[in-house]
Amino acid sequence: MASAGTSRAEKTARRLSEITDAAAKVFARRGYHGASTQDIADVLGIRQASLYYYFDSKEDALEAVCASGLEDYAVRAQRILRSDADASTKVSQLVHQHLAPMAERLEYTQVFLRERRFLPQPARRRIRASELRYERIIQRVIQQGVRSGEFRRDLDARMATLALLGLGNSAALWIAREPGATIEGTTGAYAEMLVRAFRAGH
Amino acid sequence: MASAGTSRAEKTARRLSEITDAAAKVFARRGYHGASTQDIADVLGIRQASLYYYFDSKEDALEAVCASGLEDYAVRAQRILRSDADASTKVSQLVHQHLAPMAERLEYTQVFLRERRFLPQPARRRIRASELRYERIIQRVIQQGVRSGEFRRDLDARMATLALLGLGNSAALWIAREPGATIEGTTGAYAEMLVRAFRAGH
DNA sequence: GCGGAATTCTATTGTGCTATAGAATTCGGC
DNA sequence: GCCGAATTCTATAGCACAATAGAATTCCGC
Repeated sequence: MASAGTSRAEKTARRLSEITDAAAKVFARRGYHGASTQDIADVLGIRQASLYYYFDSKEDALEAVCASGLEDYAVRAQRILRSDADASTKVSQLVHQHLAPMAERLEYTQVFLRERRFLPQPARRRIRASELRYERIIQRVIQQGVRSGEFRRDLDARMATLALLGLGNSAALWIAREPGATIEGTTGAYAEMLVRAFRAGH
Repeated sequence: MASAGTSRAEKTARRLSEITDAAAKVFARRGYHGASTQDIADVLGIRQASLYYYFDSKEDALEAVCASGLEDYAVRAQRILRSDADASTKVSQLVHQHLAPMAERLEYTQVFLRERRFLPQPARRRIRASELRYERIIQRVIQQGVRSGEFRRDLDARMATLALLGLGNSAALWIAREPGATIEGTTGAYAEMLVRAFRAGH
């Protein structure tokens, strides 16, 4: 049984992520302001005050969820940007890696999308900075495609970036209630649409 | 000065819409649960309790804002569906009429998109029904395009509908903070992208 | 300019929420 | 099996909020 470690530090980290999971779940369902710290405690089966051992405030918990929701997006996008695939492939990969986390971590994505605006200014700036890094990488992929002639010359890169993100993010908001939909199906359909939308007409 | 009427009923109606405007503004900025009835009263310069002359509850005010935010979408979409333009033109028109209200009534749209889920069940069902009517009309426009051969045969109409709505709605969430963007520019760019995404390759 | 309806006000009730303080308990590492 | 750190607990302070009751005021229509 040489599974996950059980050292002091590891156990602590694992417990912290359980707490954060619970916060994500509750914030996703009821919204940040609609959720009480009591609700989070109920999910965990502990007392409300015990949460304050992990977070200094409810706002801190929200930042943890939002930051975790954004984790790795920029890094993985960077890897795609640097690869030598053509622009259409890169766009498909971007869509894929954008939607993939929604399978297991949908609540984090939803909280990030809907509740980040309630963060206090400093936290909001931190999150926004990380978000912008991600957006700029996507934009550069699209600019590559335009410059290489693979995408339409009149394609506005900023607009295309917002379209890719807007489309991808919209999936997080309906995928749970759309009966037949799967992540893979949606990824394929959206990637196809975006590539056709961007590609030079012919 | 034969402008707007000043009859009793008209004045009452106008005041009610001022109250609703204030609620929309406050709900949009702070979120439904983050907004207090005091905040709404402050915008209007009246006392918090006075709001209850117009609404029985805070939830009632939210329903009024959401319902108003949805107003006319289905009717105008129906008009486009019934027209004899080709499918691409209809899609452009749908995008146009979807984004146009965001110029003057952005807060209503934002509240509808973000806060409708906090409505109590009966109100939520009413709003959702109206929403579904709109979605089905869009879907029928796309199906027309597929059947006529103007759109790709393998285009999933439901997916395309969700893409159009998701893309259109996403604009409501960034347009206020995107410096150079205009409604017209966004409408044009998004309509172009969607038509290219839907149209049969050639 | 009077009557009555429409509108706003004052005052208050009860509830729920975040956060703090400090005590009690659990548990891993030696 | 003991020590100390990690974790959870009890108890409570203090504030903000939605909503109600009923009085006071404003204002349209005649």
